[in-house]
Amino acid sequence: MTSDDLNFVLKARREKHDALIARGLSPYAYAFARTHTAAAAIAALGVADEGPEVRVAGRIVAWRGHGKTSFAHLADEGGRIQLYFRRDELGEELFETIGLFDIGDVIGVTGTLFRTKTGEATVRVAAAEMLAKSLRPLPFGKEETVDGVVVRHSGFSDPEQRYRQRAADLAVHPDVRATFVARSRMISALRAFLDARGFIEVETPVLQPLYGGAAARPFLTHHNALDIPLYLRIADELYLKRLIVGGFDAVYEIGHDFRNEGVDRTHNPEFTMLEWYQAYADYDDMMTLVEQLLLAAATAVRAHPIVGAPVPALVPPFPRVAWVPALSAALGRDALAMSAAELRSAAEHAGVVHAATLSRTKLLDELFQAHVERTLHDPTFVVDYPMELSPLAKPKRGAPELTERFELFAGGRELANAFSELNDPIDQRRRFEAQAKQRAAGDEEATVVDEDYLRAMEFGMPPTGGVGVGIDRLFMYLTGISHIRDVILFPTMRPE
RNA sequence: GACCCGGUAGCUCAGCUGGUUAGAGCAACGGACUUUUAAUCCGUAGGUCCUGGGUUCGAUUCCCAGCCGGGUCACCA
Repeated sequence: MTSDDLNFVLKARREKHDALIARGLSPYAYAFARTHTAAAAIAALGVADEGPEVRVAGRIVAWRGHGKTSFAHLADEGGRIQLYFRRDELGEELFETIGLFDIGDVIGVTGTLFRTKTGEATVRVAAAEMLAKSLRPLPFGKEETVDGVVVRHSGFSDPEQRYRQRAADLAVHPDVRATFVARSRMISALRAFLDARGFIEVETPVLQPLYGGAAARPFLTHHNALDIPLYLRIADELYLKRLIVGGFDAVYEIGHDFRNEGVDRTHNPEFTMLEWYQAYADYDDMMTLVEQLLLAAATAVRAHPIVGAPVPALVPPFPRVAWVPALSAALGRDALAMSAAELRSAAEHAGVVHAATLSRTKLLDELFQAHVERTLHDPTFVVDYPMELSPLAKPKRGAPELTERFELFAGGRELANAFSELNDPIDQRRRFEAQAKQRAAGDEEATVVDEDYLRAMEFGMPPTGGVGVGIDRLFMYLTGISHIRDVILFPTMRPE
């Protein structure tokens, strides 16, 4: 941006920036040794009227000048504290310097704590220095506290600008920062939970020559030196199971998956997935583990209250609903015995779009979504999915047309997907080939035959339970936040 | 993808059935003010009315197209 483009607001700040330099002061400092955060300084005053000297730093968020004195509020990550500037305390020169301060500037101050006659803990500033001059005004609103509730006026509320300029959104909205702190604590709790049970965290490729482990359209890129296409992973699954073959008995990964699909309030093209695999365990073991993990996540979120709905009470064991009986009950007849034509007619009746073009497999899935999934509000395990929907899951003991698979639903959304992992390489090859056939028939989301994965499984893969948990959605469920963009720091946006 | 709504000052918004110079609050600038807290008071300045066409004597306003966004619904094992 050239100076010609600067409007009057930016110009005024640039002039103050230059004036600081003219006074021999740097607008951009290297460091500032704080003794207290704002919250710690307020705590240090306690109930007393006078307190110790403190050095605090942060962003000026409010300024009230009164001629030879000024009040301001300084905000840091965790709180805010009032500052009181007096000309007779600061001296002529320093008092003139603080006239060059603007709302939005990052400053550091030294002074003793006292309580004003309205009762607010305040720093009586003895020295102040500029740490970073703000050349562009942040969209601060004004705040007042009415009956203990903070009311904002003229704030920054345009959702588009808030997502596009997240730095500004975070800078002026402590509650948005608090949301992301809670998210971070939840993820830390998930790690602690798995670490405590002997899992090790691993990293597997994001760039993959074949994609698999889920049904989704991938992002495609190209490696120049190797001159090969590479896909951004849609799931971690197949690499993590290679590690089980390799002798790791319990592994997990937290990372981004990428799916080249629509953007809406529950879908972002890149999202955070937790997957874990445990040797010698089956899907029943995984259900127990998922219940415990959710409790740990809920406890962590509850410990960091944010603006949102209360964390739901989670009371294991969660109910279990069998896939086929649930769908059959909804349809009034045995779903698996129905012909494709009958399923199609039922799907059309249920309002499924493009029912005419869907495979039998897809029709079953659509009907289940339409009739069963959306009715599940409290955490519920849906168990024993049909074989044809689950190419990576072991057949169910005693019912080989089904698989030992479950999905966890809560709040009408899928939170987790898990199997007794298929470890029979001959069966796995058959399943891949069936998928390849569907793919050839036009199902873009059907998976491909992964020979390298089959080779790994042929070495011998122990029986294994595996789970994938959508982290964004889990956090949304626990906090009652309804838009995925509000739980992702930098959601995918169309460029400006 | 469908439908609905929106885009006006740095921010939040008003602007009537088309009419002369597009307004307010906050922020900014100048002034007054040594315990204020949405500080107050006086004054000043600040605009590609999203973009491009069209209708009209005249368009921020009406029409068409486009861009960007929000909401709802659908889709996304």
